Amino acid sequence: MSDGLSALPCSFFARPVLEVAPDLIGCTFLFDGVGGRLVEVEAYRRDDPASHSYRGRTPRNAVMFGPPGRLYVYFTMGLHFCVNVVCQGEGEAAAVLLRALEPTDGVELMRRRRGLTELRSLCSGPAKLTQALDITRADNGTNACRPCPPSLDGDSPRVRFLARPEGTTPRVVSTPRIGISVGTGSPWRFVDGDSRFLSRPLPRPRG
DNA sequence: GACTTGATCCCG
DNA sequence: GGGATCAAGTCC
Repeated sequence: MSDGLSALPCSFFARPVLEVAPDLIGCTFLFDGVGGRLVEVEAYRRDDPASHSYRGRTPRNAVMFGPPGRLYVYFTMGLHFCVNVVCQGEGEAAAVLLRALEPTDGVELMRRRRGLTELRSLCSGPAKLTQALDITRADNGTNACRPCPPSLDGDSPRVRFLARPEGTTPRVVSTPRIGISVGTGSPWRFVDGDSRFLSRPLPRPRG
């Protein structure tokens, strides 16, 4: 469970996306109190042909061009949603795609929404994750980081990123990203190399 | 390999 | 404006 973990501040996301992405592994992501420990993410940048922001701002990707710490939710393949968190500075249009997490909070609700019981299948893919957490188009642009400064804390936000438990450091491994046809040479998928909750297992180490 | 829908592109 | 294209995926 996520009790006692501290919320990530906005400044966490206002850094180069290739630093934020691996740092998110092992952090907890909650939407309306439902979620778990992030085990797989991908980084996308504006100078990256695989990124939605590569060809400039459009109505669809506008949130990517906004300030860091907001959710960018997009609709894809006719029936799925995927969720990112915007990084770097406003206008830089970088984001981290949340691809998989280890369910820890609200597991029964996730099972009901997914129509499955097996823990490993609840959030082991970007569209599975949004279905389990009930993230949709309506949540595009939602602020996801702790209000800065903390004195501005108002209504409890629906979205929370929580820091890794103190003293824990996952074994982060980078691999090529999944499901893209360009930019395949950039190893900007980051996973917890010891997790059983990935969308795909790591390639077996060559020996 | 099929499915499903909407954003984007390119032509006009 | 309108039709063609194809998508950061999932399940059988």
